[in-house]
Amino acid sequence: MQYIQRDNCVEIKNVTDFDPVKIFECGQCFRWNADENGVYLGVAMNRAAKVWKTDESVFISGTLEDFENIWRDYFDLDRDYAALRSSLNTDEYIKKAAEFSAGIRLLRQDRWETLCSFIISQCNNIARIKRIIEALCRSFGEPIFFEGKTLYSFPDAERLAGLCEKDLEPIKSGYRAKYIIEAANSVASGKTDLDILAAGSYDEALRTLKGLSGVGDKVANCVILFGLHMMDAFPVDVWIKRAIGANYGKGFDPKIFGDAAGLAQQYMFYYARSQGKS
DNA sequence: GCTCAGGCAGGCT
DNA sequence: AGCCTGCCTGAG
Repeated sequence: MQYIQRDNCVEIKNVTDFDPVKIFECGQCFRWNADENGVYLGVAMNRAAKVWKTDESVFISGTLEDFENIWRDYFDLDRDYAALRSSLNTDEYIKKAAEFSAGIRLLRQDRWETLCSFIISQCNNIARIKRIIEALCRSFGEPIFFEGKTLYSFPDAERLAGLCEKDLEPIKSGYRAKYIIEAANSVASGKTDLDILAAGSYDEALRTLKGLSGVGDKVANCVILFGLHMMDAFPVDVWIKRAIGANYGKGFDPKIFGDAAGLAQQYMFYYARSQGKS
């Protein structure tokens, strides 16, 4: 990978496995949206940015400093996804899913944002998940002025701690409101320390996260994979359940995918959903 | 009206 | 362990 400063953006050359559409639409994040030209605008890590791709390069708006301090890590640019992808060749289905989904990377997202977002995701469709999260940010986040628009950061746990369910009524998160507040209280007080969990073991993280109400196996594994960035987490939702049923059967164990199990899950999810939606 | 959408908790067997 | 039901809200 090489990168150079351009006008108001950084150009990344020679980057493999970076497809903005797949990265942002594979279900791991909720705050990036494409305009009519396929340019993605999003807010992450308290910053707004645009991301787009040409045949040659990937472009990320902003300064070289932001690229090196924020986006390089956020987009996990120092990991060789092409190598991981080609290691997923143990059966025909995962080979096909990996090939179809080439270009996905697992974002290194803010831990609290990931926990809160996936609590909201439960039993909800993606459009509504996004709507609720935007309303949450608009109501409680900090404004970010970007190219004439006002965007909002994701509110930190301290900001939401101490709220009551009524305070969250405007965002229409329904019965999830009490889960959001409980999680915010737990994180803000330090009772749940996501940084410590990230440095510890998968089992410890799973046990601790599931101790929060509104966090079960699926949400906890999403947080571990997308927020704590442990690649062996393997969230099982309805799509993955269907894919497993159709291709592996009852004794399925994600360990067959080795260290790249979490990436395999994203490939399967993206592939299964693209088949199912059409 | 009805069912379903990227689950979870609580209560049951 | 596994099965059931209710849960906020909105789209089809």
